[in-house]
Amino acid sequence: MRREVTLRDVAELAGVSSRTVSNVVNGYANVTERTRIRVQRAVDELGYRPNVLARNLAQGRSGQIALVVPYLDTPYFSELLQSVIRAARKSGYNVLIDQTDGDAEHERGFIAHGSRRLLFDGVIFSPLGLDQQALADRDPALPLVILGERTSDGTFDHIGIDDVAASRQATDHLLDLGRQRVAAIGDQPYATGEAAQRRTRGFREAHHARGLPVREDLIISTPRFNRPDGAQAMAHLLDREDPPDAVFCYSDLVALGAIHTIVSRGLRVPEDVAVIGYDDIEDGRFSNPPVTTISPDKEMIATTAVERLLLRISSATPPPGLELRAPHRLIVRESTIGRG
Amino acid sequence: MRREVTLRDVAELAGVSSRTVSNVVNGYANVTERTRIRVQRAVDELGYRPNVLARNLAQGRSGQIALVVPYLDTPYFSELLQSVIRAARKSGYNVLIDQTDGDAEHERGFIAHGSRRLLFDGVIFSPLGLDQQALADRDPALPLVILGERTSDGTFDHIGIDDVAASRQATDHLLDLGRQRVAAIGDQPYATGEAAQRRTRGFREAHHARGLPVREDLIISTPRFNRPDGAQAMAHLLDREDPPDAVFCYSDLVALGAIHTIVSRGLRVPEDVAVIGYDDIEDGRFSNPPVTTISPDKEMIATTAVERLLLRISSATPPPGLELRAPHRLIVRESTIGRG
DNA sequence: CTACTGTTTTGCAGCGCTGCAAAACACAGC
DNA sequence: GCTGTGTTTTGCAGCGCTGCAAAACAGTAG
Repeated sequence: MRREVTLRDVAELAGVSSRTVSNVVNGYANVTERTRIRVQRAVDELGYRPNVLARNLAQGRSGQIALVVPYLDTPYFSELLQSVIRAARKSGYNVLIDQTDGDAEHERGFIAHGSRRLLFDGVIFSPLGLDQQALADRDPALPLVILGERTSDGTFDHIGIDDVAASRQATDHLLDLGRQRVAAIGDQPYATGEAAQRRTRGFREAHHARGLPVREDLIISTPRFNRPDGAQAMAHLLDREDPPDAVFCYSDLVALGAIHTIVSRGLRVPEDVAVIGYDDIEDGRFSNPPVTTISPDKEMIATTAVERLLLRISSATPPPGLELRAPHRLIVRESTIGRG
Repeated sequence: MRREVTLRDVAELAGVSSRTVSNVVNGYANVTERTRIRVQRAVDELGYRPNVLARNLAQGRSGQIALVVPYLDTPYFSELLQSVIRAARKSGYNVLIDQTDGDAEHERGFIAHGSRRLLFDGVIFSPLGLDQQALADRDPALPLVILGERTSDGTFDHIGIDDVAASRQATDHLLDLGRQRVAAIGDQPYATGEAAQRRTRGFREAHHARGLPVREDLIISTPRFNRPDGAQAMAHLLDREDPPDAVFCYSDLVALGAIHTIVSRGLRVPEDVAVIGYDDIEDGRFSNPPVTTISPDKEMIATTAVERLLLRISSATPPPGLELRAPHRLIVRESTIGRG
């Protein structure tokens, strides 16, 4: 295996110091056109490509950011991942992926042990089982941006949509259609379920605003936001004497699972039960019927997250932790209004 | 920002040389129990964690492998990604993701410019637009494992299921059900469509084996294997005077798109048109109706790919390029046989 | 006590790059 | 020609680790 071309090799060929080659390669100012050209020619001739590792070691940074998500096969996260990678690449950063499987211990270790010594310069984190305590215990030197769940305590940035408002809007949509018994699937009434609880709050507010009672027995909690959980919860609801005629699902996957159950019992969506989801994943656009949903601006969430993280990384004194709101909108499809 | 603890700090505290600390940390042989314990204590006390970057620079490797896929939001790839990450982590490797968007130029650059100088030690590649030429032009020093599309020329490993056999099996299933006019969606009759063409071959073989004519006009090609393409192709087919009563789709996404179209025209699956997919993604299990599919053993594909790649990386002389077959099976669901 | 063998520990160079500060150069003004 | 100012180039140390080979040590045999 032949040795790779180094800065020094180029320097020798161009007849300058290796430091000058470095200056040219990195586009630093104060290099005369003449030397620049000479060096460039040498670079091209030898096919020099900088050794990223050495550069990073010398600079004390890794040029990589980590994206930590609970599940990669969840469309919402893979769509987000895609945008994060693009945004990071634009700034010359690579993205390392870590999947936690929602394991709280794993999540904790990740932010506590910090940057694993230069494997990454910062983390974009979408936690699931992380409580406030774990966040407080974290490595304070690690630049951190959090998506979704927890709100910022001022030492990191948090980006998400306004869950309460969005959920209220979703519920309003169902009530506007004249539905009488609106259920909710996805509540998580425990410490790590902040985001879910915000959705439940929106669900309640929508009822209160029109003076309607909230049927507490129609609020079903689920451990995860996936299809099987949605399917099971829906089965539960349909077994009631007085089954719902509409469901607000806390994710599109839950909605797809719910629809699966409804249809397999010979009922119709939306005639018998109207279904609304959350996340606007591609699956929901092509399912049968297509799913009405709350669509968060994922592209904006991703780019903002990367932007804030890079800012954090490059700042000498950490900037204040911001609480950022990404826009969302209601997308109405057949699962609530039928064949238009 | 305070300096991180280094090997030397530990060495000083333990009263040994830094090299000895390195030996302990890396579990090298020939360290007496006494020193091992002493060093370990110092490591724990200072909370030392090795600097991965420095280690890699010294060792001339990066400890990272790259996974290059066309699209990350395609469930098949995100499910695969998940398994690859797990397998790599088990061996202490990190995974860098790259999404090519199926852009041939991007794909070419990736394997031609090689390891981008130590950013990664090897690549698991699922190409889309890569022709044999590009493969030949690649950096020969870069350990490479290819998934799916192209067959091995002996300089890299290739892993995939037996597409011809699987496709034949899928088509057989439709014919066994007594379907008369079986269509195929997903052919790609051009240089970069090897995998698609193998599926078409299986489709043909199934017909030939029973002496049935292949209706060439029912073989529709699509640029991608996604929902929109499937939906559009199906619309095309249904516009025929003599529409098909069964479709073999070259991916589950295509199948889901096709079902979407069929249903939105008021037809029923499988009564009017039976649909079979390929890949066995989760969406297909919960769709309405659930999709019959060819299920490749993804876990095995991922672990084998990682295993072979790491072997390649650690070998002084490159091992011969293997052509590996992962098992697959037909999973029958409602989209072909209806409600049991 | 010396020589020899095998084990454990050490010292140093170097991976390829950049930060820093000094050196060299260029040019203007006196 | 000399001084001063600003620009361009250089040299060296060092990022934190490991490879290598030598040094120190231990144990055994003669």
